Amino acid sequence: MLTVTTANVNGIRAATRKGFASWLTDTTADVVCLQEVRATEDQIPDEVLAVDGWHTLWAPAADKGRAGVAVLSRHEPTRRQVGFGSQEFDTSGRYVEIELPDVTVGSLYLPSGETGTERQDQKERFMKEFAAYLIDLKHRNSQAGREVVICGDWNIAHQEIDLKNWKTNRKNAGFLPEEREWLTHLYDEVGYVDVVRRLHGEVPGPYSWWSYRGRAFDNDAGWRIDLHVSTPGLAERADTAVVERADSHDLRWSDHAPVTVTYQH
Amino acid sequence: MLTVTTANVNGIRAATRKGFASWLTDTTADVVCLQEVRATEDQIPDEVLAVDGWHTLWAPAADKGRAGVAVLSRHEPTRRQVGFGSQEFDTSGRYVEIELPDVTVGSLYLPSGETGTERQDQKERFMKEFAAYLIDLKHRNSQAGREVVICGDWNIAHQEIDLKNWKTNRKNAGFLPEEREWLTHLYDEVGYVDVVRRLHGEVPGPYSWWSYRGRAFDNDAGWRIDLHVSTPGLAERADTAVVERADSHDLRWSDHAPVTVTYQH
DNA sequence: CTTACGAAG
DNA sequence: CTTCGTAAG
Repeated sequence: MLTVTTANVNGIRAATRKGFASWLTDTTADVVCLQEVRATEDQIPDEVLAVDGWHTLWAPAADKGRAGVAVLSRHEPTRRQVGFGSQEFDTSGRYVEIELPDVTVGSLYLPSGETGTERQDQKERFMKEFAAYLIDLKHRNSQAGREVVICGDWNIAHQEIDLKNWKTNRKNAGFLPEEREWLTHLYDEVGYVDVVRRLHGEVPGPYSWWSYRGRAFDNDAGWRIDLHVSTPGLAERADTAVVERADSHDLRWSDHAPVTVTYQH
Repeated sequence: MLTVTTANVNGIRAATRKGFASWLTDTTADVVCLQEVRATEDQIPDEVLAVDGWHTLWAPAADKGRAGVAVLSRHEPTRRQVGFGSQEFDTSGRYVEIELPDVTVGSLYLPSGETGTERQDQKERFMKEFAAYLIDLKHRNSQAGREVVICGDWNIAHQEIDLKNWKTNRKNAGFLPEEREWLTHLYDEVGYVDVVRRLHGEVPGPYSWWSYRGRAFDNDAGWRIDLHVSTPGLAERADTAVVERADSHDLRWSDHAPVTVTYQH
């Protein structure tokens, strides 16, 4: 059995001030993928940098205070990788990967983009390069008889059921037709599986991100953009998915909620 | 009787979040001089921008988020003035002045400086120009039979009794020999009076500013830099000076404390 | 609305 | 240590 959690912490220093460290102490997950760490190792609070019982791999962005991903694992990884072989993105704190004995786990923070800007162009360049990487990754692991799961903040809601206000967001970054089609391609043609959607059924939610603006959280005006994207063999083993929507504002340490999946065997 | 308070609010927006508005509601002062407002009128919370029963004069800096002074008066001023006729400093949010029937009140935020830098040069240029203004102001008002008081954050501690750690600050901006001599000149030669010092006696304090760094407030490692500098006739009428050191951290809305003087007649 | 950086105090 | 502006989300 393997339990994997993905959580965009939106600044691990702010999150730690608000209770992230005790969440980490309490979790029963075997692997935790983090995004938007927004700190270098020397800036990360000790209680989470060298957290007892975990092997950690941190990949900060070259650009201070931005992005940054990590993977924490109770078992020692057999391989560690920062980036995915991209000239442009490997120092941008957007991807790390570890190998465990029978599964490869990636932590992804896809650029959020902003419709009609240079940042949206960058997001699309990332999507193109990363899709090629995912195709190769699947082939390599398939030949080795291994499974793969890429967890993280994909910054794309796939279907109308993946965000509360889909009608008003059709022209906004995160729900653009080309972004949605990119995920469709990954699922239907490359053969990856959106694990939480499969477990939850084709009904709205479960959302994992609520903007800090307005009353998005209280109105549950959320988006499901924190995904577990796995190879079919691993997806078959998934039996539970939980989104830790902390209903008490006191328990919230990020604008995203942790998304946890348990894989049997 | 005239009660005048001077208070460096260190950002009126932050101060308002921390209780400045109720301090203003509760004060019995007739005139309140503010410094480091750090906001334009459209950014100032309504509850203090158009506070009931006060005539207000705001002078923001051209440079957003910096400096900014104001005078609030229960009586309608007979004249309002922004700046002191300085090409360099009149749009820097460092001086405003109002005339009441028998007294002129200025609110001053003197540049803080930083030893050995361009900002210290700027402070000294300000001091030079402002001293010339104060000499002229005194003459003009004296001829008109009027009194003058310039309240504000002068950013200079005059004597050793005006700051806790005078020994270690002899080479730091705010306690440099040339700055101290400038005040001495204003008092001994131009003829202005340091009202609070006169009332308090030649004993340490009362401090009105404690750095947010370290434990300055808890250790009372303060500076007396928020002054009432008046003409001798008005100084004669001063009978009480109070520094509102809010001992409960919950009541503190600035790193400076309000300094209030009551003038009789 | 919130994060982090940087300049200023 | 805190303010604010700024960029980013």
